Amino acid sequence: MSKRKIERNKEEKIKLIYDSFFKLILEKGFHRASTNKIAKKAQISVGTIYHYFPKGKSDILIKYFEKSKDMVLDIENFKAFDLSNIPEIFKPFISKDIENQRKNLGYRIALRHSILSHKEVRKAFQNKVLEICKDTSKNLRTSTMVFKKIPEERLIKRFTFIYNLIEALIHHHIFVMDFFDNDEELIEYISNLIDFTIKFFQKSS
Amino acid sequence: MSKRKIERNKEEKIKLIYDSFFKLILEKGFHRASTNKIAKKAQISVGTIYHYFPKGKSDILIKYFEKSKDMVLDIENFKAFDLSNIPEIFKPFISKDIENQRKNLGYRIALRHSILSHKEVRKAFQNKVLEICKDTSKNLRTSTMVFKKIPEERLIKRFTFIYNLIEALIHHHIFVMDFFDNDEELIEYISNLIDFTIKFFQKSS
Amino acid sequence: MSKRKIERNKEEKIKLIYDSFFKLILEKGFHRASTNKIAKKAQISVGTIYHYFPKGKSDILIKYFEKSKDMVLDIENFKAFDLSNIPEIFKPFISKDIENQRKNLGYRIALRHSILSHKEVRKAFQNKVLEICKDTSKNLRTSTMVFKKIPEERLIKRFTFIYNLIEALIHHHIFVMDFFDNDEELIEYISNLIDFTIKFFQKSS
Amino acid sequence: MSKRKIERNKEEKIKLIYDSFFKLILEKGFHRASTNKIAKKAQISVGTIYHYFPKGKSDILIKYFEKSKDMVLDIENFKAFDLSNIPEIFKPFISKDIENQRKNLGYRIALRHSILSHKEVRKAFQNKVLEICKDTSKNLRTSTMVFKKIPEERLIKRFTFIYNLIEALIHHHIFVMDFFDNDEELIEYISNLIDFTIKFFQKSS
DNA sequence: AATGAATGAGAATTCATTCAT
DNA sequence: TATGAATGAATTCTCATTCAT
Repeated sequence: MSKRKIERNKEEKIKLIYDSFFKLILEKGFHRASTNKIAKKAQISVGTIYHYFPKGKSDILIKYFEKSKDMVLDIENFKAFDLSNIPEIFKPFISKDIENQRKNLGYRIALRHSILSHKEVRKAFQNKVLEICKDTSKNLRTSTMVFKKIPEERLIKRFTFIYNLIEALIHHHIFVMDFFDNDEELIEYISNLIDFTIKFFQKSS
Repeated sequence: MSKRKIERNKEEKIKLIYDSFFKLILEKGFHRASTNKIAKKAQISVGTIYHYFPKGKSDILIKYFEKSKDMVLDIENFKAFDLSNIPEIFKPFISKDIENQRKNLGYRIALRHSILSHKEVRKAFQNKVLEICKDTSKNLRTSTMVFKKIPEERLIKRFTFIYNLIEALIHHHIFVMDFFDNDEELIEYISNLIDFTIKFFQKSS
Repeated sequence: MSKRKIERNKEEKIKLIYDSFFKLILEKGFHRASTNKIAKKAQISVGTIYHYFPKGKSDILIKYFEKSKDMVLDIENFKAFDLSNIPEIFKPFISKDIENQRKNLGYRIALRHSILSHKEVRKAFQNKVLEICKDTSKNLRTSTMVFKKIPEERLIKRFTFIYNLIEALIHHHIFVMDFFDNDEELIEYISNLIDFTIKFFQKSS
Repeated sequence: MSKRKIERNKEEKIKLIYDSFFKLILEKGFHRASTNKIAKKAQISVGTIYHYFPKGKSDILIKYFEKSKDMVLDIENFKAFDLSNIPEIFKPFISKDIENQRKNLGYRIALRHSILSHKEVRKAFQNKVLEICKDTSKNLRTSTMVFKKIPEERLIKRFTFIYNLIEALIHHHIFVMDFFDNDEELIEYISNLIDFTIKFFQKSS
């Protein structure tokens, strides 16, 4: 087999493991998704799982989490940011987050479980959010006037808060509450909530 | 066979089981809190746990959850409700919820885990919130003019949304985010968020 | 309470225990009929079961077995015995045994289980059958000419064999095979089988 | 963690599990043969048992039962079948069944227990007997004139009955009754019983 | 006589993980 | 790389039995 073929095979197997794990969680619940069952579902051997993920289950989640692009912000959207158009600016991001959370529900459940159980995962999650918000903030401060005026530290902190807010609300809405009749209303509400939040901080600082 | 000492105090034992379970979760994490460990920690036999909670761990959680008064709303606070004083009206409730979530962190972690894992717990949680909000709504509609004007159905639904919102935000803040420097600021933010939310609904309906 | 009332109460409780035990076996299988479940089903306490049956489950079976009149032979039927009317003579007994085995299926299952598991029960069963056949044989030898001619030992042994044969075949037919379309055919077959058996022994001795 | 030695020999291990299970039953009785004890006796880990028999004890029995050749009929014996030689024709089969039941007593006890406890095992037993009798009947109807004349349905049904009869009588005799002084007499009796039975059916149809 | 809380050994089962092939 | 047999600690749960009230 050529190197490239092996490489592709490897990627396929890893994807298979991810998919089987998250499907299993949706089907039987997190606590019943064992490495053995993942292997069975993926039609590979347990050995293979441990080959790619030496620490087992937690490794699967953490590696998926690390490579996941689910949560990345698209900077372009924010370049036109202005105190008057906050809801409109945030809508694309909210909309994408809803879509992602729905599509990857198994993964999200696993992530929440691990955040509750493992300090390291909780820290990793917090760091990733911080990282994303830092990058975005720095980037925006070089490209966009409005952001340049805000001290970097503060910008990052607030971005982080808003980011967490969106994540938490969407998760709770999708998984627990189901209040709004359709996604448009949910998006409308959250985007306005962010508008409110930013202005609330504006005032209080 | 070894001698057995039998002590009898139903209520105490049940409390002991609750406490040991939730302490164990705080100490070692949810997934390491097994029935055997609970028994050991509580210095009782496993049999006793299954005597009171035939379905094991999930039963402990569900029974605690059902009898818990943690989440009840104090109606008196809301009697002076008025569109101009929303933040002030909600502050005592928010404050108490923060306190409760902190005090019973082990239980809250168990609850969140179970909501993620077991459909029935999720449903039970949704129903309890609904129940509380129904009671409060009905009660307020008999005692307070402002609420009488709002159709019952709508009042309940919005109360439920706000209730969920508060719960989810406080949990996420305490457990994951830790953004505000002190509880006062958190209370200030959430109470204003509710003000915003109520007015947002006002407009959109 | 008067002594008689207590006595009656006692009998009622014991009957309740028997019934619950055998019902439980039919409903959930022998291995799932525990003393705790019997108590629950009978709506009495485990303590009460151990009060009347100090050795627990096995005691229940053995005491029921000992007092049971299920298996007794009605001597009157056999007084007209004659080599020419064997099938007719045995039919009432076969018929009654079928009825009994059907009615007390839970008990019969328990009995078979214990015969397979416990040497003592097996011996007790063998002894009971022997006892019954001894009594009947002796009795018949005093009252009926045909039997007087057969040496006592031999009569007992053959009676025992026939008795076992009937028991085993009826049990197997009811519980495992279900070959004949109705009880009449089954009775016809077994009664002729006995006729054959007796004559087979006649020849070979 | 302790060192682990891994030995690989699938078939041997499976045989080891069968043997240990059935030996344990003979030694301590069916109800005391637990999966843990089987593992200990077989000097393997419990995990291995569940690796090969995911449903535990009942799986061991059922899988052994399904692959067992204990009960198969040797067709050759029956080709010379004729109403005048029935006892002689059946003797080899009866003799072999006695031998098998004695040799595999532990397994037979387990089988009887399971027939009493689990509807599925009872059904599986009935089906296996039916299967064997079907095969034999069909086969004999192509090769032997006498059988060709009997309608297939009826032949199968009667074969099944006789098969069950032999099984039940031998089991009861070996395990409960012990009437005949030696196997020859038992074989003599049963073979004549079959002769009687076949002729009984002949008449009644 | 009756209760039922309490026991703890032990049964069934699962799971993460290892390692020879 | 990949397999899957093998492990055994750990977990869940059951059961017969005791005993203070």
